[in-house]
Amino acid sequence: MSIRTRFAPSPTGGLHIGGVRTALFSYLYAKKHGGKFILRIEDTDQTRFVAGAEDYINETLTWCGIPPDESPQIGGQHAPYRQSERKAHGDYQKYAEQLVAQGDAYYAFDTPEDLAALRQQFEQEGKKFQYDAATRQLPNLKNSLTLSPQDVADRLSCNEPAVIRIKMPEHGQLSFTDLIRGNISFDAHLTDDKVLLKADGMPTYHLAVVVDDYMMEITHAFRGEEWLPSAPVHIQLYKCLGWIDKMPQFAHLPLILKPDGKGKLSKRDGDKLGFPVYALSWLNRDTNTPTMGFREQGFLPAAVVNFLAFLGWHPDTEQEIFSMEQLIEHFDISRVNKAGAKFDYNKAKWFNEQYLRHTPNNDLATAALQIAPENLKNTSIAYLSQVFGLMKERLTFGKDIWTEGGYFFARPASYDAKTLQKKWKPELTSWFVQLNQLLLSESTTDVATLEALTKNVATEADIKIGDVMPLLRLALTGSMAGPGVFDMMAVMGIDEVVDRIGTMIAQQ
RNA sequence: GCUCGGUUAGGCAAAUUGGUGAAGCCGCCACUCUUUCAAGGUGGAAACUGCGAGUUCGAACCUCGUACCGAGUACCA
Repeated sequence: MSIRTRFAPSPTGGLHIGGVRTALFSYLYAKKHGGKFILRIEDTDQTRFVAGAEDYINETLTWCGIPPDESPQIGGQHAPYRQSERKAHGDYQKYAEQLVAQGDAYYAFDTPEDLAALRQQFEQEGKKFQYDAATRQLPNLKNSLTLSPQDVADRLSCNEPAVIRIKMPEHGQLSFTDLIRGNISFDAHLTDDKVLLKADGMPTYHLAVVVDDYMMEITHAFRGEEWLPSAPVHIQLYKCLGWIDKMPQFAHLPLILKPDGKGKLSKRDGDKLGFPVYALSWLNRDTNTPTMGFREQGFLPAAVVNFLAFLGWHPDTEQEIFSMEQLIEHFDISRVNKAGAKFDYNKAKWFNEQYLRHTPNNDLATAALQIAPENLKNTSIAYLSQVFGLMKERLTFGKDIWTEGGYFFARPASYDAKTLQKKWKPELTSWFVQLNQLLLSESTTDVATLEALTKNVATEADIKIGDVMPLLRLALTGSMAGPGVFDMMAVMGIDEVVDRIGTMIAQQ
């Protein structure tokens, strides 16, 4: 049987990095085994639906380089790929009613208000209300177990709002083998009678995943650890529907934790601590608040993927840098960790630095030019590429070129006072003038030649090169940081260099 | 509260079925390269494997207990 995995996000807003990691692992597993990776949109909650979120999800997958083989856009043999569309086909309704007919589920007419009141009442008595085997027969609950058949029929025929709840077994265990955690079992009567079909006719996640995974012939289901507690509901569903043989193998992925390790990483943590949590930036139209994404922060997609792959997974070698092809080759679900992984933004940046250094200068230049400051939009690709050649080893993000390498695009506004005070002597003025003349007459951009030439002038004037190099650097950049002086001279060009030197000595 | 999951240095984590001084990477410190800053190279500090028992010739790996952290406990996913 061929492997089929799926990523099934809800179109409710920006895509959390944890979701992307789930998608990545699903993709890697499918590709490693020559299978298919499917995108399914779980849009069953109409109250949380957000326009544009589905496009955003597609854009995210594309950017990350984990394209689905089947999706709402691409289509496939197992359409529809949106749950709202399958709902329109009546599939969920059909199976939910089948379960009621079999006695594995029942109608419940309790309104959300009824239940809220009941919960409050229980709470006052120091107890916790749960709709389950122990409570579903309570006389104050209105469901097809407590009401007479006639009453139920009447209520249904006048379209009284009703949900369908699963009837969890009163005895026994529900267990399964998780690909990552091994055997896990639950006391069936302890989990509640989850709603399967909502009053609006939409399925809840529980019914929808089971029906969809079955109909789409999903063989392996990867999801976050937060789903573990509801696994018994799904197992029970597979059993009652007679699909237990087709139940996918589950792998509950470890959570991605806040940097302090207390709790799931949330968008708010990113806002607070200053790092992205979404893959791509997202604009919340209701509140008009934008949230920064990894892409906009300047991350290379390959770096994000590599970083994510290591959040919870580790190869059996010491290799850290993996291309997508290598990840597919080496990924092994049995090597996924059980414990939650704390989000380490420093490590994310380190990955980006590694990838940045291996990206061709020309590509970096092209990308950087698109986000160039207004006054530098006309910078030539050729020049920018050369600048990257000197600068990329000291940058974290490509966009930093405009700030970190600012002196390549504008003359220094000031000179580091400390160095100036220590190194500048009035009698050096004539030496610099002489250097400038020589540079102009030679007009070379060969690094070795520039170096030899400069050192010669110094030797002839009986000046130690170390006394004059810092000043030369200052003239070019204004500060004591940056690439090699002669490398910079070569890139900036003789005329520019001579001008900068002239400007500096004129000010002393 | 209840159910389920987790617990190896500051972070990520390795140690295939119990067997050498508990890998490696990020971060940190130092040295080295360099006329600068990074990068690179070298070295270092840092874990009595949550804690306590037990089984064993031998346990990070097995058993029991205990502590702590997390997730879930919705007509949300």
